[in-house]
Amino acid sequence: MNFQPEKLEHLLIVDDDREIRDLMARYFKRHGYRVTAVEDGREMKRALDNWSIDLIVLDLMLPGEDGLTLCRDLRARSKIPVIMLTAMGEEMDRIVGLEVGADDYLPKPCNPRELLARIRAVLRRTHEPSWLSGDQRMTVLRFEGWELDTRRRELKAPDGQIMDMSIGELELLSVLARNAQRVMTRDQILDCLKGRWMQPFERSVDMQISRLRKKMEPDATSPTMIKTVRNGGYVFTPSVTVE
Amino acid sequence: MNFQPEKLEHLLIVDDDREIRDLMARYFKRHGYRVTAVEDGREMKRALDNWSIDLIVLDLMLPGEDGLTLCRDLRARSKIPVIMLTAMGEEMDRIVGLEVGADDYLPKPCNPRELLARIRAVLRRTHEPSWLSGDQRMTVLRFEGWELDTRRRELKAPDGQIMDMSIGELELLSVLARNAQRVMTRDQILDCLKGRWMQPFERSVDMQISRLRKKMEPDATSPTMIKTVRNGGYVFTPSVTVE
DNA sequence: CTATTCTTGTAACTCATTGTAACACGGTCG
DNA sequence: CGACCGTGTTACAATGAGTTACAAGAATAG
Repeated sequence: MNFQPEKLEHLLIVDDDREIRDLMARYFKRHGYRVTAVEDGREMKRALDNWSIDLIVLDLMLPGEDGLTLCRDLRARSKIPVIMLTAMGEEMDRIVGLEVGADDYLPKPCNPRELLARIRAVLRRTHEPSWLSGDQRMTVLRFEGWELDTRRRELKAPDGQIMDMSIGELELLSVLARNAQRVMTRDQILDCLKGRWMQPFERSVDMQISRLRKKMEPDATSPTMIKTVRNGGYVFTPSVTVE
Repeated sequence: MNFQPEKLEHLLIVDDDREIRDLMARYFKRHGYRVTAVEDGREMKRALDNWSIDLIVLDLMLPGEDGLTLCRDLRARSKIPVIMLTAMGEEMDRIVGLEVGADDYLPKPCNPRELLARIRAVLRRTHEPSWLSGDQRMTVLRFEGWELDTRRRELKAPDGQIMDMSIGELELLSVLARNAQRVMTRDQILDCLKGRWMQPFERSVDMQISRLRKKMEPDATSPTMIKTVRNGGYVFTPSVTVE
């Protein structure tokens, strides 16, 4: 449900080829989008801090940090949809691209019209309130008095105490929080953590869940926030989650 | 009507080539999905009427009604995500496919692994957190002082105590409460629980009912809320039910 | 560069849930 | 009154989940 006033969707293009960048920017502007075009990962990050971006078109080959890495990092802390472009038409790259969390993939050179169609398809599915896709806001997740700062990697308890967490616990909690109220299978959880976490087999999720609960749930026998669904997976059920 | 999150995601494959169909079905089943495979549009519609489908893999070339038309019709009345497959590698077809409302497109023959990755990607962005779009009303059921929160999976007794319940008991109670004052056969109950519960044979309902009553009915010999109808099934008869 | 500590995958064990069978109870119909 | 049928209940086994323990690997300190 979207209560926002009509607004232009803001695309961020990341590509080192200036010509292509400008071409795409003009094309999408003509089709009613707000567009920002930058040339590398550093500028991308700056843009994300300054704007509320709705979708990123990301070239795989970039000077400095490469597209795959950028995409993975991005996915770790926000749900902003990403469409990857690459000159290498290898099948493996496509798969890796998708597994790293991209929402779609296109080989270069690509027809702007097709890219536009895919952008629309992705946006149609992605439309979510800005507090999810928002840059700054996504780094801090709040629920029932808890505060998870994914950038500083800190978890603050309701009593203000800052807890010591391992990367794994933190990532898992962030995935759960981002999918609150939804039953997630172990498989889905692993899927979300792919790249941020070695991906072994399903029982390690149980383990990590157990470790998380030990830190967060006062009464281990009846968890309040992280519930188990037999044969299903886990649900994160804080009373309120926002921002 | 079903408002609860599905445990297994249910894929519907529509392809006229029996071999491919079976191959895909097996592959996805192995990866934890529930799969139904049919060969044309007619069967597809029947399947949609009988099951709660989460995603459709749709071949463009079909006997009878063609994939594009089916997809457009589908999109007109539901949001079920669709991934289109086609043997013709024409670029135009890809674009048309996306414009017609498909969520993704893949040329045939396609690598099952890639298809799986795309299915996951689409499902990931399709399943929005249910508290955003979902019907808030149905999540908390109230009756005679009891409160059943299906989302948080908790049952609160009239005295305010939160009871410890297994998922099975909870699901059963939720089905009963949603059909209050109506006699439900064991068959119907099992039907409602399909997918959310192992679906064995009818006596397990009796068992679960018994376990439920033990928790909810103060006097086991004369149940107040869950009544038995001989040769009929069970009725849930709270004095007042509010959603 | 090595030692120590922290993290996390894996296995083994325990506990909880639930399907299934067996039996008990009670009403119904001949 | 007695055999039968449907339901309630007890008991048990199978499966899944929680947890403890440990070892391998990564990170950190010295």
